[in-house]
Amino acid sequence: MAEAEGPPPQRKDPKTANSGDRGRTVISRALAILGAFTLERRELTLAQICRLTGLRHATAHRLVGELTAWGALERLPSGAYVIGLRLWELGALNPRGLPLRVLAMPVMEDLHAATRQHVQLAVLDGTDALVVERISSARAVPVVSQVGGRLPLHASAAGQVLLAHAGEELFTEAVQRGLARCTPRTITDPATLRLTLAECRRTGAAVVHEEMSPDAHSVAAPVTDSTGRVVAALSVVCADTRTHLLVPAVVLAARSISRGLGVGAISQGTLNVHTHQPFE
Amino acid sequence: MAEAEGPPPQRKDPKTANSGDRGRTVISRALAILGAFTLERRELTLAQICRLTGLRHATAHRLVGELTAWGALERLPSGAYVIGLRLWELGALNPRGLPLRVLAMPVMEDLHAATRQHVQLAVLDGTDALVVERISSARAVPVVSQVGGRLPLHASAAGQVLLAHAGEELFTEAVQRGLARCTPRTITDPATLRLTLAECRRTGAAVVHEEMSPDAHSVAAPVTDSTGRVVAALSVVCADTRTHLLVPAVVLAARSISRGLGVGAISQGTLNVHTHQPFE
DNA sequence: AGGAACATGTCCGTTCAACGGACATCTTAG
DNA sequence: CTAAGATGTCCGTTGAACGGACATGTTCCT
Repeated sequence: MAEAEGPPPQRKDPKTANSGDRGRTVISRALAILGAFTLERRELTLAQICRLTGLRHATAHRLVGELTAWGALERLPSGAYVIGLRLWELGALNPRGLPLRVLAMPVMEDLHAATRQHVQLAVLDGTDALVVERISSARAVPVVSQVGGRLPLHASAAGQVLLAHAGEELFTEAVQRGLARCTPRTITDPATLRLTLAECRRTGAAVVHEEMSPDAHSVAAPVTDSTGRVVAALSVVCADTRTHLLVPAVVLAARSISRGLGVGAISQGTLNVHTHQPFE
Repeated sequence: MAEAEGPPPQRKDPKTANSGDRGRTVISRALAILGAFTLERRELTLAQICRLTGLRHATAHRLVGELTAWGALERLPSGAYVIGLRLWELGALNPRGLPLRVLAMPVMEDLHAATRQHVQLAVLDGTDALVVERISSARAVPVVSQVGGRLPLHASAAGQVLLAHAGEELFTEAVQRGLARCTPRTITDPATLRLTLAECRRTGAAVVHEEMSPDAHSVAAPVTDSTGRVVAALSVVCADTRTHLLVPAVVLAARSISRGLGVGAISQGTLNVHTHQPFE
């Protein structure tokens, strides 16, 4: 270790310097950089990236440079970084992203025209519902969600639909993560939630009153592919407590999208992915 | 080089084995894998990825596994890979992707309602126009482009608008790449193109007749941010030769979006990125 | 103005993660 | 049944990645 004459350069002990970093791959670090960007943190400086990922300046600098050169990141005049257009382009290739959206959009427009309320399309990702598309009107309730945003599975109508038609293991996983209380009316008891999901399966729709945010009432229905598997949930959010009146319209629209998926340009099984289960 | 006793394990000479691979980084390989996915190739098997990227099985296998574990790729039941939902989510953070889209969407809807024709929003990316959003009607001309797709700068109305308001260096770069002839009416002469672009700047709109595909006529107008920089092009495509009648409507709509960008939630300079220029 | 604190960018020697050849297994085709 | 191809796994070698150190630029306080 070049211990020629005493400790002239006085290197820090490598063991303490990189305590938990051993074994991490370059890719995991690069992905950690990308993962540092969220809806709340769309722009990050190099220093912020270092803090969020725990990487050293030099390392982050090099990786960020490579990512930027390729177009995965872009640099603002201010010097901060944002996700690059190249990644947007790539993301558009995901079958549950854009292709699903293209099929659903006309129907969502019709539903929006008929109800004049927020219309959302969400898919299952991990233990959240991911909003893939939404049409909102200035006239409707201000609502927190947005495209690319996430909804809790237990406290949103779309989430309940997705959870109701997923396997038992997702239910237990969701319960283990904790049924966070969003409002006084949020279902935080696993047994009650299970009953609610059963009711959702029986009726073919979920109706939720102020379980996620006050003054927001929503209805959701499942969208299925040609094999009958639930691939998405269509929901309407409004301020009216008589949301149950919208059930037929939402179910109708969801089935209309499902019919499109059956004959659609999307190949068999494309929407039916093994999420996050690489090998073994 | 372990030349102990003859050639028992008979390794191939490393120099011939990896001829041009020296110096490539892990990240460049991982990005090459992601880059192998295109609109035409949305699903790839491991073997296809190897062929497209030139990587060895073992390497590609490991990298793909890591990307899949993180969610950058997903695995279909068939065993093929597609771009993962996690990348879609990340891509949605790009300021010229979703945020621009959110502001533009209502106006595009209005323009679509008024014209009943395809409405497109495109941004500049490299030497192409990238379609960020579109609203199409079954009644309108069948048209090749799609969200996430690309249009040539010289042969589309949206492309001409973007090229007209970009720097001189982009013009020369586009000319060097070659003005590909799409139809008999495509402008392939640099001098003619320059005149067309000047006219586009003067009138504030581009009108294109069958320069990209037969029977497709289009009009485009620039969308600017608060600093006056052109960040996108709004276009209408139809089958009618009297497209010039739509010029006022398109210009109006484009200016309406521009006004939204001025006051919008998008921070100053966010849309004004240094594309693909990492450092120095 | 001085200088402390912080961010960004660059250099370079050490070392461990990545590479790729080889082999194993499984499926498909003839 | 063999051949061809795809996928998955193992392991020794080595060069790419790491991170400490330094240089420079910027901001903000005293």
